[in-house]
Amino acid sequence: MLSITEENYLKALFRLTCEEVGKTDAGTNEIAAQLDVKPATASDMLRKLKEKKLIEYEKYGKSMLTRRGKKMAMEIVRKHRLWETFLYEKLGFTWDEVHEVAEQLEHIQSQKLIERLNTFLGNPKYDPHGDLIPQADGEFKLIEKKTLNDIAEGETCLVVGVSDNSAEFLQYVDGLSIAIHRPLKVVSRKPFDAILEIEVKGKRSAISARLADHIFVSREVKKAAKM
Amino acid sequence: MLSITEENYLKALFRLTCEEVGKTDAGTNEIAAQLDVKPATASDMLRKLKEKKLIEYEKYGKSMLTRRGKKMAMEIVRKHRLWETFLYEKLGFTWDEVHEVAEQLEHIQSQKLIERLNTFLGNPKYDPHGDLIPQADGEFKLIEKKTLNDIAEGETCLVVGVSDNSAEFLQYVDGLSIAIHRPLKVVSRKPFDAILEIEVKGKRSAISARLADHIFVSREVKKAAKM
DNA sequence: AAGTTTTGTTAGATTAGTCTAACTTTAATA
DNA sequence: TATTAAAGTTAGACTAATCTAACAAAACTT
Ligand SMILES: [Mn+2]
Ligand SMILES: [Mn+2]
Ligand SMILES: [Mn+2]
Ligand SMILES: [Mn+2]
Repeated sequence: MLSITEENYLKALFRLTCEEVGKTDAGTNEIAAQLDVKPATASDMLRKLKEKKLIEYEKYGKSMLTRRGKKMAMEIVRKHRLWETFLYEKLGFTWDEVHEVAEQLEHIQSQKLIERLNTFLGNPKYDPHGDLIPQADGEFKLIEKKTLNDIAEGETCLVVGVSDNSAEFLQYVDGLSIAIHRPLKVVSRKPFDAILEIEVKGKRSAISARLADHIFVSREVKKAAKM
Repeated sequence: MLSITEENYLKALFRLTCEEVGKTDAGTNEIAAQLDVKPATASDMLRKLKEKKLIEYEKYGKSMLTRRGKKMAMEIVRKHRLWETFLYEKLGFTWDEVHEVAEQLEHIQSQKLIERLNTFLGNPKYDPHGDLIPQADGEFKLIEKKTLNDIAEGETCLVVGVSDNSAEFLQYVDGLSIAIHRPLKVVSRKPFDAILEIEVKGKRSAISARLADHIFVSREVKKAAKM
């Protein structure tokens, strides 16, 4: 069984490669930064994970997950996102509060627990941030997401996620009434100033193009769900 | 903040003293046995916990929790038992399955999580083994429990707990239809052979006095709960 | 191509938690 | 009381995970 630390390295590598479009491997410094450790520390661990055949890695080279490593990484991400969903749906945590606690819960070892939790939550497809939850069979397809900057003036789209999960960011967009699965209209654009005027739940706000780039949307507005 | 290991030492000491009638302190070997480590290891940690003012301890002496140590130990026990209740009530785990997973979950650090979980479970008083759940304010009174051996022939009592939480024991008593909050009748006793004949849910079985000693009961059968 | 910057590794030290083996103190017993 | 047994501690070693400092390789830049 893997240590919590080893699990965190696999997860970091998963996020840096499998969840990043057009990226198949990651460098040592990058991995170290993701985990908030020094490159020397990561270098050591990468050698160890290669021994365990969880990653492919050669001295001075880039790292990538093996099939086995990817499977294990995905299980951790699955647990993380199922717990986030639990905290949000069942315990009334807010968008920005779930991640920190899920970082701990994702390391609980019990196959049965995670299967039961999944059933209890009704086999959810997405977590509260709109991120896809990997399925038990290892099914996981990365959807390339459009950002708010891809939406034309006057169009209405649906918020499906964000690329910044910091509490500050989440609280800020919350203040603009932006939330997952909520329609959002791009009222106007000021290209010269790189500012968008948006409308959510009848409330108008101005946001920068930089911020808009962190908001993932789908073009079609979903029909209202049946009762 | 305490490490998981430190938390486990506090919990072990709590179980050996505060939850054991007529016992106010515990020896180093005893504590080591409870945690499945060598006495040398425990000895080291006890010195460390004394430094942190979590226990009272002098070289070659017995250990006991300080007020602060007891408060922290109780919080861990509270978390353990709330998680056991969650697994049992919400995820359909069986009596004997909950403990192992709760040993992990009890170390998750989040005040908010445990408060919300408590509310979600309806502020339960007892865990699935019939053990009292310490309350958030530190309220916890040890109830001296009667065992099945205290019940006279022909009397019916209510099962309220067990003193052996091993999976083997729990599965065995499960097979006799014995469960928490279920009425149990002592049909007859064979004092010479130290065997009791009991009846639960219309099913008769014979059990040894040794086993009966591990089954806690209350004398009065509770009235059927209202719908 | 040479020099410089960035990236990555190695060596050596540190901390927490564990062990074994040897030793010391306290308790029990003859 | 003297001896033995049980309980507890100390010393020294080990592992995992981290760091800093020094070094090496690879990648840019001029
Ligand atoms: Mn998260
Ligand atoms: Mn998420
Ligand atoms: Mn338990
Ligand atoms: Mn219990």
